Amino acid sequence: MTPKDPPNTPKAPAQSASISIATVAAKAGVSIATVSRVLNGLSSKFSKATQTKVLQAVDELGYRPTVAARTLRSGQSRLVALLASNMANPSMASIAAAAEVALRKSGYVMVLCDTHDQPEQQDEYLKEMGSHNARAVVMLGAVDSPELRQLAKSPERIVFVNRHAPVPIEGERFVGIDNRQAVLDVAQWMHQRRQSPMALIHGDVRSSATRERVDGFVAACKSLKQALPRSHICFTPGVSHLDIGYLGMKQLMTQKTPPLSVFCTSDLIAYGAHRCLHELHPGFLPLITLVGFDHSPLNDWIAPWLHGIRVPYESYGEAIVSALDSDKPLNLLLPHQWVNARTASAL
Amino acid sequence: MTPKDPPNTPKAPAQSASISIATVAAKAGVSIATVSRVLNGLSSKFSKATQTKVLQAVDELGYRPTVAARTLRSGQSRLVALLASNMANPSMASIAAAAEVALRKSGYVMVLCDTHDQPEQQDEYLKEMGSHNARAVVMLGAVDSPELRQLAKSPERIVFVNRHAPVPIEGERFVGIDNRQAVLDVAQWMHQRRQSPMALIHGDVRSSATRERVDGFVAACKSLKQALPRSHICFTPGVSHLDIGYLGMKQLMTQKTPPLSVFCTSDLIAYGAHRCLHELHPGFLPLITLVGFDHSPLNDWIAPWLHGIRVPYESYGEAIVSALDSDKPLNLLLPHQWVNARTASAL
DNA sequence: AGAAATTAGGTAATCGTTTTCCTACATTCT
DNA sequence: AGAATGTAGGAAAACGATTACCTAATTTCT
Repeated sequence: MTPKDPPNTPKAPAQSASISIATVAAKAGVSIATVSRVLNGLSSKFSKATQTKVLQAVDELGYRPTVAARTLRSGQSRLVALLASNMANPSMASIAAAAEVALRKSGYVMVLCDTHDQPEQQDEYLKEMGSHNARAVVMLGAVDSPELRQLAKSPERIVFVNRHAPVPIEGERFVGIDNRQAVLDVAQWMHQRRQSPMALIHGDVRSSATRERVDGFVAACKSLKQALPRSHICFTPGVSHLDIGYLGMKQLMTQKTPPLSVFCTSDLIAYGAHRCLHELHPGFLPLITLVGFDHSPLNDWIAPWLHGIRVPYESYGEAIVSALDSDKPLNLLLPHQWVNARTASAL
Repeated sequence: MTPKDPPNTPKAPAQSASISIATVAAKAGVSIATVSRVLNGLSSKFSKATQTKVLQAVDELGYRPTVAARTLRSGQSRLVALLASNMANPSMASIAAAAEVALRKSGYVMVLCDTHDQPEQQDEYLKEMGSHNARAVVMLGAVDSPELRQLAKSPERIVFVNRHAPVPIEGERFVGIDNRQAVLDVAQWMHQRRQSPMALIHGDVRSSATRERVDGFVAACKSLKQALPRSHICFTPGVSHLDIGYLGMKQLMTQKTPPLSVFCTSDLIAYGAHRCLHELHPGFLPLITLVGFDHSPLNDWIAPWLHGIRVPYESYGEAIVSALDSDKPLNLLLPHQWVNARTASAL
C-alpha cells in the first residue's frame, strides 16, 4: 500500500520545476513560436494584444530563456572571453573590472581567463571559448600562438587591448593609448627639469606597448639632444616587473654617474626602483625623480612620490565594447594624461 | 549557365565546417552514442579497440563537444559564477585571480561579476546564472537579497568567501580566515608594544568579516585591560575604505590624546590613515604605528611601514574549489599570519 | 471588385549532445 | 545444455529554444 498523493492536492503549481517557453505559451494561450517572437522583438509578427498577453505570462511565471538552448539553436552566445596575460598586475585588474561593467551593460557575460603569458594556456582558452560559441575574445596582452593565428583568419571578433596582435592582422580591433605621444610627453617633462643624467628601466619588449614606449622614449631623447647612454637603459628578463625595477635601479646605482631621473615603463617597475633606493640608497631618495606609467588611483594614496602617465583604464570598458560591437575594424586610442607626483620623493 | 563546382573538386574536405559528434562517429565507424560514451568515460560500454578508434578520430579531427548542446541535454554546465562585491579592492582581485586558476584546473569556467555591493545587481546576476545552469556561485562579499534567499533554499551550490551569508543558511559552505583569532593576535601585539592610547578604524559592519574583526578587537582589548575608549573607534559610512581611513585618522587626531597605534580593519583603510598623517600631521608619522589587515604582496614594495595580518588570498582558489566540490557543507578557515612592517613608519 | 501585399500566428524541423531502451553476442553458472 | 549474467553498441527520444515554411485573414493597390 504505497502512499499516494492525496486527491485534494491543489494541482501541483509546478513551483519552480523548469518553466520553459512551452509553459509561457500555454499560459498565454499562444504557440511557442509566438512567445519566441515577442521575446526577440520580431515585430510585425504579432499584435499588440498578443504581446501584452505574452509579456504578462512571462512576468507572472518569472520565465527566463534557457541560455544553452538558445545558444545551441542560434549558434551565438552572449559570452565574451577576456584573456588577461597576468591578473596579478593591478592595471590588468582595473581593465578587467571596467570591462566587466561595460560588457554587462551591453548584455554580455564576461568569462575571465588568466593566460599567464603562456601560449599553451592561451590556446587552451581560445579553444574552450570556441566550443562555447563565445561572441568575442578580448586579448589583454596577447602572445603569439597557433590558435590565435588561426582565429585571426576566421571572422571571429578579437579585440586587442594595450598590446597589439603579436602577428599582423588585417583589420585589427585595438584599444589602447598613444604610447609614442605619451613617452614624448614624459621625455619633454624630464628634459625641462634638467635632472640629468636620465635613465630608462623597461619591461619585456615582446609586448608592443612596452616596445613603443622604449623606442619612443629613446627617439624622443635623441630629438631633444638629451643624453641617454646605453648603460642607462635597463632590462632584466624573466622576472616580475617589481623585480625588474629593483634590479634595474640597483644596476644603475653602480654606474659612475647615477641617474637623477628615471623613467619606468610601468608603475610596478617604478615601485621596484623605489624599493631599491629605499633599501640600498636611502640618501638618494629625495634626489632622484621617478616616473612611472599607468598611474593607478592607488598611487595617490601609497605612492605619492611617483610622477607618470595616467592611463584611463576606467574608460577602457566602454572602448572595448565599442570595438567589439563595431562592424569595421577600429583603432581606439584613449587620451592619456601627465600626472605630477603629489609629494617630494621621500619615504 | 550557373557556374558549377568543377567535377575534379577533391570532395570538399569539410575544412572546419562544424565537426560534430556525428563527424567523429562516421570517421570512427561507430554510432554517435558510442562516441559520447567514450568521451564521457562510461566504461564497460565499449571495448578498448573502439576507444582507440574513437579517440584517434577525435584527435585527427580536432573535435571538441559543443558546450551548449551538452548543457542543454544534461542540464549541467561547467560555469561557475564569481560574484564580487567590489573589484576595485585589490584583495578581491587577488581572490578572483586565484579562484580563476584553481577553477580552471578543475575544469570549470569562471564568469566574473561585480555586484558593487548592490542587492539589485546581485539578484540580476544570480538570475542570469540560473539561466546559464551555472554549476555553482561563489559569493565574494554577499549582500542580502531576495534571490539569494531563494537560492539558499534550493540545492544549488553557493560558496561564501570572507563574508558569511547575510541570512543564516543551514549547511553553509564557507572559505575565509579566523578573524577572531587574528584580531586577538593584533590586540596582543599592540598591547605588548605599550603604545597607548590605541584606536580602531573600521569598515561597514554589515560585512560579517568586519563585524568579527571589530567585535573581536574590542573584546580582546577588554580582556587585556587595554583602554579603547568609544571616541577612539571610527567609522564613516558611505565612503570608500580609503576615505574611511583618511577621515577616521583625521578625526582621531582632533582628540585630546591622539592614538599612538591604530588598527585598521583593511589595508585600504590603513592607506587612507597613512595619507592623512602624511598630509596633515607629518610630524606624527614616525610616532604612530599603523596596523592593517590583508597584507597584499604589494605592501612589501609600497607600504613597508604597515604592520598587519596577512590573509593567504593566493590559497583561496584551492579552498573555494574544495568547498564547491564537497558534498557536505564545509567551513574552511585558512591560516593567517602576523607580519611586521619592513621599515619604520615614515614617508 | 479582384489581385497583391501585408499582418498574425501556428506547425514542425533543427541545433548537438546525452541517455534510455533494446538487441545480439559471449561468458559463466547450475 | 540451458539459464543467467555481462559486455558492446545501435536507434531514437529527449533537452528548450529559433526559424523556415505555411495558412488565413485583413488591408492596399489598380
